[in-house]
Amino acid sequence: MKRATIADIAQRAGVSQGAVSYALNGRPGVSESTRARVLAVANELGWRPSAAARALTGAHAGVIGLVLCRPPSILGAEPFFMELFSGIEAELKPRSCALMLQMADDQDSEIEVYRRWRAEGRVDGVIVVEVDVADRRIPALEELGMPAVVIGGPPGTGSLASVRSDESVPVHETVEYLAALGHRRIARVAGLPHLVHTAVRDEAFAAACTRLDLPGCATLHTDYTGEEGARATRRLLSSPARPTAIVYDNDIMAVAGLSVAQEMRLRVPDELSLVAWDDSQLAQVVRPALTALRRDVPAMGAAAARHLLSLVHGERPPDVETEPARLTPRGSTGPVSGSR
Amino acid sequence: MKRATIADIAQRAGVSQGAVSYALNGRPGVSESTRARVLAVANELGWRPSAAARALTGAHAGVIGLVLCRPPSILGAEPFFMELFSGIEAELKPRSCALMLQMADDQDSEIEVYRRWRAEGRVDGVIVVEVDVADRRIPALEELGMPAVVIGGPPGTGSLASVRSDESVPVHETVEYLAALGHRRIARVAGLPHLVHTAVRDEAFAAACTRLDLPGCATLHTDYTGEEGARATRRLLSSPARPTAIVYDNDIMAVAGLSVAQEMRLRVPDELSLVAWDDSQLAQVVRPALTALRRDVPAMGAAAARHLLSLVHGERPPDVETEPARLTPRGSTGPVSGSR
DNA sequence: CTGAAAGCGCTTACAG
DNA sequence: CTGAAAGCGCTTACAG
Repeated sequence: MKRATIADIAQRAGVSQGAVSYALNGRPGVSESTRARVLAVANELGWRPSAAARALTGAHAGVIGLVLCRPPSILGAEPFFMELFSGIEAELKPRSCALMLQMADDQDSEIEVYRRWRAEGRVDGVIVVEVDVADRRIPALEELGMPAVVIGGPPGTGSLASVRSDESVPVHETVEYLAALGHRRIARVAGLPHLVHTAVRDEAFAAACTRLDLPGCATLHTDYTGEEGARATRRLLSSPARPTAIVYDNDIMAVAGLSVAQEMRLRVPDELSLVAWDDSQLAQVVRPALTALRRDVPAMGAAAARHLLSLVHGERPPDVETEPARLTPRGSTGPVSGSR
Repeated sequence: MKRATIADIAQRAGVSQGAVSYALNGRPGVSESTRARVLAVANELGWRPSAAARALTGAHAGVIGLVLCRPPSILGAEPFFMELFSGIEAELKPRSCALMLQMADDQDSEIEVYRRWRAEGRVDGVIVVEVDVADRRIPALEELGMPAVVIGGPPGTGSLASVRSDESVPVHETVEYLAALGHRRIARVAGLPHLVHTAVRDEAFAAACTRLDLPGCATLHTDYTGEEGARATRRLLSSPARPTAIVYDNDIMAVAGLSVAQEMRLRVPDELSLVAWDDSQLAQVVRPALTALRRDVPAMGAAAARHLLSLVHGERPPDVETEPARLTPRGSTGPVSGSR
């Protein structure tokens, strides 16, 4: 069965195509009785606007894009992205807007995707994740004039809109909490060093340690895999003045750290306290359950989507700041024991 | 700067629009010299076909859709979906086809999404995941005449194309392996009972246990969360004739099971062997590392995308069967110890 | 081999 | 308040 078009409706309702268009779009220019009739016919015919025709007449595509630029094994290991999608989706769906997803191998191919999307008119705007300290995507998007909102930053977001949460507050909160438990040597197993949020956390961590006069605070960088998390943990725990607490930049590394501690026969939390950034099922399911820095990731996605939609409609709302991550203590952290 | 159109190219190259279209699409009807000139101009102008215009002229939308219908917390906990995306993407990208993603709360709203996509001409076809034993989506898609390939099944896929891997082979392989290690009481902590692949595994598990004359084989169903995985494990391990081996339907439940074993002071693998379905970073990072049933999920995604693209282009290739999951033994399984 | 024209389904001034 | 027409950027027969 052929799709119903506006022409079918016009014929059936006995009015012109133009009138149908006005009626369907809630514009003035048709009488209420005509509008009602048109709507009834459209409904009866199961009419839906052709996305292509709408887009072609200069209206919006009704699609926003998101490019992911990390190896799939890492994307899959972190619940972050899926939760972000769900938040974005929740905002898009009631406006019958769709999410277009693409994967890229590096920044250049990601930029290429943006160019293509722009030129083909495929998306109305994009949400950018994982800002780099020297991010080439930002100037590229500025040049393209593509509506975009960046999750994370500033710094590093240039003139683009951003949705972010303060990453330094939770770092200070965590270090203070651990210091209050008596920890003096706290280490951080961080993510990729070239990401802005890693840099922000690194800096906050160093500042907090200095402020609280904790000298032996080390930061080790990894690629977010459990494997590197384990290796970093092993290295830290093998050092002469080993830390009594470790803060991880994701949950899988924290679980890897927990396993290493067991391997090395260190009791958690008696001999070693562990904190994971971003809470998850995983953090809660291991024993002891992991003290975690909990964020409302879907809310971040929703805020980004809402913001982007405003941009697309010509508004320029102020940048959004979401709630900072909140420390959620569980069994993996405790006071420093006398041992050692 | 305005986007270049075919008219711009025609003018600049001094030929008609039609000629430009033929040249650009590699159709006969233009001389080689004209074609070369047109391509050069198009390239110079940075021309890209308007997705909307193409779609409107009856060509394909160049988009395939995928609807996810599970709570985001569960989607995020399993690497499966992200790995599937990456496989799909890898296949789509070279054909400049895009992936449209949508989340739905239940089957009815998922069907509604398909209807809308169809009516709006947004996608050329869809990939369907997680087939239910009484799946309303299948007849709905059949009725819509929408090109679709189902991942999983048959049974349950109706007249739709499918990409599947034999789920019973790995079940038998696992049970045989455990039996060879001396296990007589093997339990299974399964996923949602209404999913076809759960049913297939259930049946294969029961058959394998019967075949090998293992009487005490129980299957407990869960919602795939770590929490329910833990609860099921606790229940199994508290029963008078507790199992000496448990097979889990995902990695997060297996990790939860491992934690419960620790909680209950059962040594793994000496007193309890654990197997996880679907290998992952997580399975490898815990201690002992989990024996896992490993599948090439990106390959499944790629196969599904390739198959769907053929369908969209009017072919009707035979259903694809991917490699069955392969048992990958690690530290979490071992011979039954004398104790108990 | 090439040019002129119609058409895809919609929107939007422009007359009546 | 309504109808007839042009146009969005392409593709595709149809004449030359």
